[in-house]
Amino acid sequence: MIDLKALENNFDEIAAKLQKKKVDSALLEALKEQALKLKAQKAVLESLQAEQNAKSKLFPLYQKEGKDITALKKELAQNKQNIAKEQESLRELESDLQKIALNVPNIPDADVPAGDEEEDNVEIKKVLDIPEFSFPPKEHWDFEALDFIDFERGVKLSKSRFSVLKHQAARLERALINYMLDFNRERGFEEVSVPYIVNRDSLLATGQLPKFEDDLFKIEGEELFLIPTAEVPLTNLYRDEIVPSEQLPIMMTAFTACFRKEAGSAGRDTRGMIRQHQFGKVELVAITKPEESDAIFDKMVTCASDLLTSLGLPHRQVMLCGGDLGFGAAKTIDLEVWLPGQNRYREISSVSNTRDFQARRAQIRYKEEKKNRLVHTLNGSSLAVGRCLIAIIENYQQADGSVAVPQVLKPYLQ
RNA sequence: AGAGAGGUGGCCGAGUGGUCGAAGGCGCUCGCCUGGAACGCGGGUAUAGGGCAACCUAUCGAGGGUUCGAAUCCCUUCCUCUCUGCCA
Repeated sequence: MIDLKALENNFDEIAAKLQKKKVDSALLEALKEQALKLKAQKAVLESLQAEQNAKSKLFPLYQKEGKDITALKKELAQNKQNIAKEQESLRELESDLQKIALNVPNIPDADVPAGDEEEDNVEIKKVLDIPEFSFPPKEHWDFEALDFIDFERGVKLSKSRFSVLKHQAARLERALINYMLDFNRERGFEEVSVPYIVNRDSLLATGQLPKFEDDLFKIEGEELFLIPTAEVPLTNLYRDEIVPSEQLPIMMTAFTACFRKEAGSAGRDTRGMIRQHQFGKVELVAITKPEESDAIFDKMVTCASDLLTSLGLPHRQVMLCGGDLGFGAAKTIDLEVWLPGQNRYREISSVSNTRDFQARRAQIRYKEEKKNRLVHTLNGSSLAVGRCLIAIIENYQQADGSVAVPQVLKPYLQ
């Protein structure tokens, strides 16, 4: 959630910044109006409550002195009705405000490039050269002889966009997960194992709800959802907590399966396992003091990029433009891995700084100078495991149709 | 899943309708004491919002209700513990 007090005080500045994310300033105007109305309404209610409280305290005194209390009682019964009425309108104002506020995206950083779509993203750097092949490289689904991926049976078990890994691919996936977790742990990210099912509050806190419920798998009959990313459980570990400042920064890594309905992606990447309803991902999450979140952000980007480099996978770093930025992100750098079969770079990791956007929703704070301040939260895929597997298959394919194994994974495949 | 017990401040724990935001203790912290420390003594020690401030409002798991007034009574719900059942 954006800071409503800041919106009140620096309206023009915030409205201008949110232009990058295509947020209508009329909506922001309405939000500000609503916030002011709410404040005024609160003042009205509170003075009535103050009166009620003060006069209620007279009863014991009256009774002690043997005074008549019927008139006072009547007056307060009346006042009570007024309070109920004002409370009702306050509640309405509050829920209206929430409805707007929870749907306003985070404010992009100053250095986020302007632009509406993917083409406007800015390449920061390329790492490793694109490999040359002496033969036309195949796409990852063209390795029938090796029987790596069974798309048909995945569909039989579940539905489209599900698949089954077999033989060396299944082992490679597990090797990758272990390798990634070890890699991250060596760089200071502590390994955590978290639930794959979370409640509404958790998804509200990280920003997937209320806006993106259509993208989530919901457990029927319960207010529970399958996680779309480990960012949700990891960040929510500290929801409604005041973290001792000496514990900061908290840096975590976890492997989880992720579940997404891909509601808006009909027809895209229907072939292969680029876009699945279920995929494995090793995630990085950091909780930091505001002043150190930029440094941690760089660290996370470097960690993910170095991981790809260590696997010998050519990739590039791309700074997302305002229009392509996610709902909760102030700034995002995507890592795109080279897929020879597709002859293009594809997203394999995404590192975001949400600043205090999630922290405000989640009420994650730390104590400084006796005051509680909101932390910054950051998240990033260490790597999407499925896409990484694809990248290895395509980049390490040999002329004879076999696939080599990256050197660093060999110890994990013994 | 069934039966019972319970959820109070950083922690322990008192409080069953009226100056209770909450006794007491522990912890922490400031001051005194000391060469320094322990002990001892005195003070402070939740969060959010509003107000220049005095101060006001809300919060005793959450939500609703009764009442002039609720931590205390009623309802709903979540969670924890114990026993029984089931289960990887």
